[in-house]
Amino acid sequence: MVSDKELAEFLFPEVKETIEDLERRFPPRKLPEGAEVTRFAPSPTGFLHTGSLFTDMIAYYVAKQSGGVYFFRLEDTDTKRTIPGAAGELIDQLFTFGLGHKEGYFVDGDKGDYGPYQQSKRADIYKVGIKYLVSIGRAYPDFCSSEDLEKIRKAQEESKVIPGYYGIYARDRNLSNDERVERIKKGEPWVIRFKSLSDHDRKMTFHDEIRGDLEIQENDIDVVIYKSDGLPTYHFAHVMDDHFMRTTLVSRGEEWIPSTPTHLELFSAFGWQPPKYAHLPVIMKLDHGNKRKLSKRKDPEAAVSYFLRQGYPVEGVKLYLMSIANSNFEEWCIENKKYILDGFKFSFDKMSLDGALFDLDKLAYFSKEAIAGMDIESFYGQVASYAKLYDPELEAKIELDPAYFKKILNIERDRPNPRKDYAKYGDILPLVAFFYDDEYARKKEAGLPFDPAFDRDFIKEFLNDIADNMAYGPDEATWWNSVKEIASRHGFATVNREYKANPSAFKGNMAAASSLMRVALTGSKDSPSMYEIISIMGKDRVHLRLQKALD
RNA sequence: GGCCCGUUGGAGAAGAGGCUUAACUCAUAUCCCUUUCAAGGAUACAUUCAUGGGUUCGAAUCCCGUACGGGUCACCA
Repeated sequence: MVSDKELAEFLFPEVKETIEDLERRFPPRKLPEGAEVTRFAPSPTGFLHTGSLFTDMIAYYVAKQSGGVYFFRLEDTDTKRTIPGAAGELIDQLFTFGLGHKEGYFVDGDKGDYGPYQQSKRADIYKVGIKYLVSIGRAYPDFCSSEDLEKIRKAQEESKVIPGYYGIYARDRNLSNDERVERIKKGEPWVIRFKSLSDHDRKMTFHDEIRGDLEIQENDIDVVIYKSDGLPTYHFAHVMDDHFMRTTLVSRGEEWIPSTPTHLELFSAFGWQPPKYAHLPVIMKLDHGNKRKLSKRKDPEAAVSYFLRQGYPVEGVKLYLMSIANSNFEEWCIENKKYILDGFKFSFDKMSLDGALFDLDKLAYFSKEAIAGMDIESFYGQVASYAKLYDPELEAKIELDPAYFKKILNIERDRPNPRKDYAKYGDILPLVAFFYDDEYARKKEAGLPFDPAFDRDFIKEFLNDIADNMAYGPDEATWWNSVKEIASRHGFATVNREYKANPSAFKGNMAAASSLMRVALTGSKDSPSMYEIISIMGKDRVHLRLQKALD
């Protein structure tokens, strides 16, 4: 008779380490009371998803706020789906969002004492756990092929019974160890399943940091914990890793709620204290009147790279995500008169339970606030690096004359209520293109939108007078007064009240007069403060544009 | 289909038996300010909290059913 212990030894003769050895190798972290150890643990199967960024941001802030640790673990046990290079990209994006880690996996090597932080490199560690579970009779080799499993599932479907590998359907659960050894010796492929002692008809409760106490049926399915490729499944890796990496709080998507009982049973089979769990709502999207998960295939905004490419400021995206996480965050921003994350106390119990609909309008709002809150140097820096990466046309304009561009960016920003017309860096160029002579020339060619109520000669005369005689400084009032004076000479009313009282006595009001100037200067009827535009463009360019507007 | 989670305006939500004629924010609309635009200021926008019943003097708030939405049932995470 082969004992469980002997079976374990037979299965994993190369494994010499024990659980106790691992406990010594990865001792509990020395952290102050209340400090949380959190982690971000993505799979390198594609680009960073907006929902993952959300989850990650919360893990990051929980650790930061509590004075704990936040680390990064690469969950690459699914070798078939792993995409080369994805991990590096993921990490780069995390860092550009200011959510970079100090401990964990890096492309050029791990940092930290609890590694390796890449699951595919932890096979030895997992085997220690698997061997232990086999040795105490809580795990066993299973010889079912995918066809066998399919047959079982079909039979279950026909008899309308819950599908899964459990109870009488767990075919190899009660094999004798002797038979197991024999079949393995014969070369039959096998996996290891966890032997669940739970009862499907019983309920268990566990506490969720967001949802409170959840009551769920126990899990009685014998899940696969060790795959035929020698790597563990998520369930097992989660338990081993978060135990030995000493994670105190696991934040993950709500899709994990149903498998939490399995994880808890695994923890208890080892006799370990499970971490706290926070199951986060998933970000949704409205599609033909139905909510659905943000999908990377259908929704561009599902990939974090979308925001980067569009030029949304990363702070704006984070602000928006935080407002979804804790809606009192907005009130906090308003109270503090600043839109920043630092200093806000995130809390799980302020979190709503169902998934928020992704709202681009609100993202734009927060992005405008984020941009308005930057000082000009960092704003300029952000725009410049955005241009470099994503917008060669913008980059060319910037390089033409960085100082000029910086002044343009700064229009009407140095004031209590700064201008907020950019939600993303991609919005900038179309709005400021007129500052550049080539773009202006293009507009001119297409025809400047002068008010047809005025004839050409009149406009020309007026503009010439303005060009030659207006004050080009030293302050806005002086300039404006001079403009008014000239306008008055040409029959415009300088006081709107007078114009309204007797419109036929005038050519128009100052709105009409300045519209002519604006069109000549910018090629468009709308623009920021004309005085600032003139100051930035400089006298020569302004003079030229006013004079040649009608040529 | 079983199980789990959820359901307050176009969106994010506050609300935890009487203080709610349902806060706040975004969006939208109108007005004000104004040399245009942006910004800013003001006002409007749920007679009602998915729905049906119940408990109660009193319910968005408690209980039950129904509907709807989402999630999950892999050698994927």
